[in-house]
Amino acid sequence: MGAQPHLPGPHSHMNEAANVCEASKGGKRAGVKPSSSAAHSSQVHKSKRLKSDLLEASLGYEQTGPANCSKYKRYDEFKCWVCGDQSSGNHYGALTCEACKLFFRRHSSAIMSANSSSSSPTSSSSSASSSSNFAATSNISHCIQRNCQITLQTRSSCPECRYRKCIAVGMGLNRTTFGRHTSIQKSKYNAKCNDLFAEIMKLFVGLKENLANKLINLNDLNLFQLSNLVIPVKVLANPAGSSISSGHGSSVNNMIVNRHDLEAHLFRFYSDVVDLMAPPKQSLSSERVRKIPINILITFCLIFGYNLINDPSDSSAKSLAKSNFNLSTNNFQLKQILKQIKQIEQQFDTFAIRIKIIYFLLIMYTSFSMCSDQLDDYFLFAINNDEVNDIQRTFLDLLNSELDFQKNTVASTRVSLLLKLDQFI
Amino acid sequence: MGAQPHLPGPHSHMNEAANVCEASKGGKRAGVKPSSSAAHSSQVHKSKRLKSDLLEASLGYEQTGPANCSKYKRYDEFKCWVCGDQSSGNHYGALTCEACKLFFRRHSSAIMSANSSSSSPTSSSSSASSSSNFAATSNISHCIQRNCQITLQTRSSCPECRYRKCIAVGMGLNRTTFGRHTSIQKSKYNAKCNDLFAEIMKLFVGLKENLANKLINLNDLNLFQLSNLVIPVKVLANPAGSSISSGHGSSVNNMIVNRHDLEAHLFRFYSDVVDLMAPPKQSLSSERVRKIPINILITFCLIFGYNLINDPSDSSAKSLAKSNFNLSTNNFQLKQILKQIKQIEQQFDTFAIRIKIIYFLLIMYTSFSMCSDQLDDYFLFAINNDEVNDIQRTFLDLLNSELDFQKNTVASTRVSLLLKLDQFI
DNA sequence: CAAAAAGGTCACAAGGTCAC
DNA sequence: GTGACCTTGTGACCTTTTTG
Ligand SMILES: [Zn+2]
Ligand SMILES: [Zn+2]
Ligand SMILES: [Zn+2]
Ligand SMILES: [Zn+2]
Repeated sequence: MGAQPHLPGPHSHMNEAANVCEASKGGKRAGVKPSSSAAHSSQVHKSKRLKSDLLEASLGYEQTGPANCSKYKRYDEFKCWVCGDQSSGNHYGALTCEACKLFFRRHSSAIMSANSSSSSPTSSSSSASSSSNFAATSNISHCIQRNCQITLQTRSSCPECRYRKCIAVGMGLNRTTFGRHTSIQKSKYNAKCNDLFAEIMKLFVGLKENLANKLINLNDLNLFQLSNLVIPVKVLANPAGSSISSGHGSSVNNMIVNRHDLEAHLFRFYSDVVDLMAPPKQSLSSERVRKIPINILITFCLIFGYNLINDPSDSSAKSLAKSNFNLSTNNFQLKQILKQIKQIEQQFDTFAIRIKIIYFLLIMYTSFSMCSDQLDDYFLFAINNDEVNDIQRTFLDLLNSELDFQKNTVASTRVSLLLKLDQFI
Repeated sequence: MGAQPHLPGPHSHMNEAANVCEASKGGKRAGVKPSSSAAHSSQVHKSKRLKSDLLEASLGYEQTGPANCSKYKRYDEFKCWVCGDQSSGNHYGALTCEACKLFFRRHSSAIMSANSSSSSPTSSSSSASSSSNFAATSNISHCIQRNCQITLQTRSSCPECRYRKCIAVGMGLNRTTFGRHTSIQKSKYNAKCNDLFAEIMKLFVGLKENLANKLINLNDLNLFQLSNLVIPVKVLANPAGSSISSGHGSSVNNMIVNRHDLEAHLFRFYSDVVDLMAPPKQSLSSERVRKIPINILITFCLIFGYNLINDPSDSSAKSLAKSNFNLSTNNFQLKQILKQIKQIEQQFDTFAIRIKIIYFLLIMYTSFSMCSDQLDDYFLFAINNDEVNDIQRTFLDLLNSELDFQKNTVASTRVSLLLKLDQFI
């Protein structure tokens, strides 16, 4: 089964492996253009021209093809969202390699059978429980730090963290797809989008795991510190901290994070997004000040279920009480955001994390585009209700297209979502 | 960021939801494209680009109206009767998507070849047998619960139930049609369907009013007549007539109707439906005998809450005791039907009459498609439990889509239902 | 011819296998 | 338990046939 005997003629069975590999590769350089236009011109005919054209085009620049282009590592530009290896396609709702595909199937079915046998009615949402009791239901050793980096080399060392990452990137046994892709999925430049998206995903997953070490216990706060809790206590009109955790399900819990810690952990991602979104001329001077606009922080906490506290030990005058960030006027917006988040979590199971990220990006981007001239302002944006409506309409479009994705076999929505992100580049 | 300015126009800016539709079929019909291509020439700028693009995209999606996503998903308002996807036309006698079309062809031919090889002379009609021994003749794993819901997501998970649903909606390799449709029929499609439905509604309403004059009081029956009560007395295992009215709420009351009267009132509607459903060649010779198959009558009485009594004055030998209609073997089916009726009345309030009509039509249709060669038989069909399950599953799908209809604005379900009727014209 | 459906093709993923 | 490779079902798109 020699992989590279590139004679134009006898390619009866090799064509799938070969041309998928270089089709995705060919998009980078300009060599793909004449072939496609030629195919278009000759499209008027109805004989077998198309097939031969495709073969010719694929063979035209194949010879530079890397030797690692195996039949099962087709998408050399698409990395596995779990381990970063070359992915072999869309498996269970995520671009993964063959190894992670099989890993997820094995352990998902093992967990499902274990859950069904010990059918405890107290189990909460399926994904969360399956993710949480992974070590309990399977016979894998329990991970202690629970935030192992999953790479190509380390993916076999901690199955629990690997499985949790599979869940985090949205894999699910019911998210299977079948059959050939639609033509948009083959468009070459969604590869870049996938990379971008995977990058953002990685940032967020790591961010959330890192933040877990910095959480503050609610009971450790004194009254003065409680008065500095920014969200969601005041927004939700829960003056006492006792009933915070009962507020909004999994979204709003009593994970309290110091503002300084949050800024430190979020800043890398923040500056990356700013670099993506803002024009280079007004790009954030990254090293000047490691501060993040307060409304960005608030939005982040709202979306991802943290409670933000202004660091009491911070002696700077940046206390929220003295700031010009008017919480009351933004109350409506924040409530709207919370409403959207609830809707997300009802409709999407493990996929909610991705939606949240997209939502957050949308809000960030909109804030930048709204007030791009005030980029240096510490309080970045104060959008009005019309603009909130714009965000929500956009976001609802995204929701609908995600629903379409969930019920369709094709990953078209992901492509469109990523295309949407790709505009910022 | 320069990914967009590709010269082959149509890909440039409609990269969100809209291009899911047109990117695949860029060259199909050039009529709708110019508007979009003209719009995004100024799109190179970056400020506010996201917002305007999103708005454009969302608006442009509606303005093209029924411009469909793909050439092969033409009928966006017509769903696949099997899986609910967008259908691509009439395939093998049912509106199906491309996937279900091919699925049915593959498995039908596989089953037929398997049947021909093991030519068992006991096989009755082709469709019924192929439905029953699907798992036996093909190498697909046998389904255990045999009533899987076939949706877009689940259609690939249980081939057996999918195939049985294909049979249930009336698909058949011998039901092929060719050639273009007449423009008159195409233009009048929806109108005719709506008219047809309204006509059926009128028929049913008048029927119920007319029957009210012919009702027999339960107390007026003597013991011999009571023994001729067909349903639901025997079915519900209520040997005495005293507790009939307490049976099933409003559905089963003590409205007792003579069989002759029921036939007289129902025959007009019955022959209309038969003319719709049966091919014209074997259409019922309407004037020969004004009789309706007993199981059709029973089903009608079950659904609409009548008690059927064989006319004691009728001296013909059509007594149920002498007939070959085995009530005990049909007991399960009738109970199932009653269960469905209860469910209908719980879920739908004033809407129940429409649902009941649809259900009745479905059962009638299924009976005809199952045993079309026995159309002249007085006892039309004797469906087995599998086929009852098929009917119920189909009906549950219809219920769900009716729920969608109730909360959505589009009349998609009505259209698809009426298309189902319209295909027999 | 155009339109519509039947039939064909082959990319794609799910699941299995078998060395390790 | 892991993962490279394979088999098989599936489906988007394409081609051919049939009919108005
Ligand atoms: Zn991987
Ligand atoms: Zn770990
Ligand atoms: Zn279908
Ligand atoms: Zn099944």
